Amino acid sequence: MDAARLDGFLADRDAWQTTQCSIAKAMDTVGTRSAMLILREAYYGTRRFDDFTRRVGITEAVAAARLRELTAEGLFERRPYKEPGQRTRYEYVLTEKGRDLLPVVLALKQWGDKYLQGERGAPLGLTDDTTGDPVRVEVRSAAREVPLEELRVTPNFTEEQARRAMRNASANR
Amino acid sequence: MDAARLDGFLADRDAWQTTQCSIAKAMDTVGTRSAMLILREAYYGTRRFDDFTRRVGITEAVAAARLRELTAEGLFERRPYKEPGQRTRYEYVLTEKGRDLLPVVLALKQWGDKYLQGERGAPLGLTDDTTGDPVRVEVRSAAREVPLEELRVTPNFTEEQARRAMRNASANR
DNA sequence: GGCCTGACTATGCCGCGAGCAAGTCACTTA
DNA sequence: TAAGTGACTTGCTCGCGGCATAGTCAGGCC
Repeated sequence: MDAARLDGFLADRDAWQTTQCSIAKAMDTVGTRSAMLILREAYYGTRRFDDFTRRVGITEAVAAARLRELTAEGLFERRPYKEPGQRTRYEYVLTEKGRDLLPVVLALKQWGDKYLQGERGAPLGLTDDTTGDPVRVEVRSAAREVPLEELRVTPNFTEEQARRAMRNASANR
Repeated sequence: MDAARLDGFLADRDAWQTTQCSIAKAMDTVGTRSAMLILREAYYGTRRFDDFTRRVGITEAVAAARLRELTAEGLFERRPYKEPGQRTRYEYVLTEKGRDLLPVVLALKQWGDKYLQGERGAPLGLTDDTTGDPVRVEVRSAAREVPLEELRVTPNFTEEQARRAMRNASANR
């Protein structure tokens, strides 16, 4: 089987359902194109409103909405700053929560580079600035990169909780 | 600065624009909630139409549309199979292109586990089935995990190409 | 006092993702 | 031959992401 290995009662895929799936929750909070691209810009060092709109190539309305949401969610911090001879303005600075999405964004880039650029190849390369080595996003344990087939999925909940969740899910229909 | 380091002419963020951004392209192809969750199910071993709809918790219409798109994009292969006493049916099997999205999906899971589950914590854990060690998604070079601040971004195109792309982009307005 | 600029907000529109409900179609089984 | 089943399709509505255009608002500059 070309898939992960499911531990214990997880193996019976009809006996449980992920009602609290982190992937679904994550997609609900940052699953839009504009959110990902705003994060990309932030990783490149962008902090100001109109730099985001211009460099991402979205309208001001969309940038304002997205920055408001991402700030409310705690991925950005709205911080006042003042340049001499300018009035106080606000910049959007990445928090740890925002910075922690880096693997997601770079994994998307890595996949797009490989499959969606045709002959052209990746427009931008990434290297470790300290060692000069190329940088990749990897699914790995301490010792090595782990292929899908050797990935074990274990529950952090009991079979009983899973059954209860199933019943609730079907009751909600 | 709390950001990646931009190489050479990339440092002037107003002198270039990513018209071919892999992240944007990737979001355009697999940037929906349902696509990510269908991939999650595929990683858990699901292959059949109604298993996808039931386990992801989406309608048949959405499942059909998404599987059609993902198959057209080459993330799934539609393969006939026949169980004894059943007519021929089709199953959706991950291709390499589909499997290569694993880092994206697991990076989303990792982030959601950390920030969106509250007290509860991650519903599912991941381990290396061969060594038993915990599994994480990392941005890394050969020797080590690379933090954002030590990530160097280099162009795979010339400054002249960047300028031309900029002119085209502004001309299109 | 009027102009400019950066940072938004407001309004109107379109298209798509998603849900619900019902229908279709090719078989298999009783 | 009729009923059942798995795998879809069709038709509808809703809501949201995104674009475009226009307006607002605070403060510095001349």
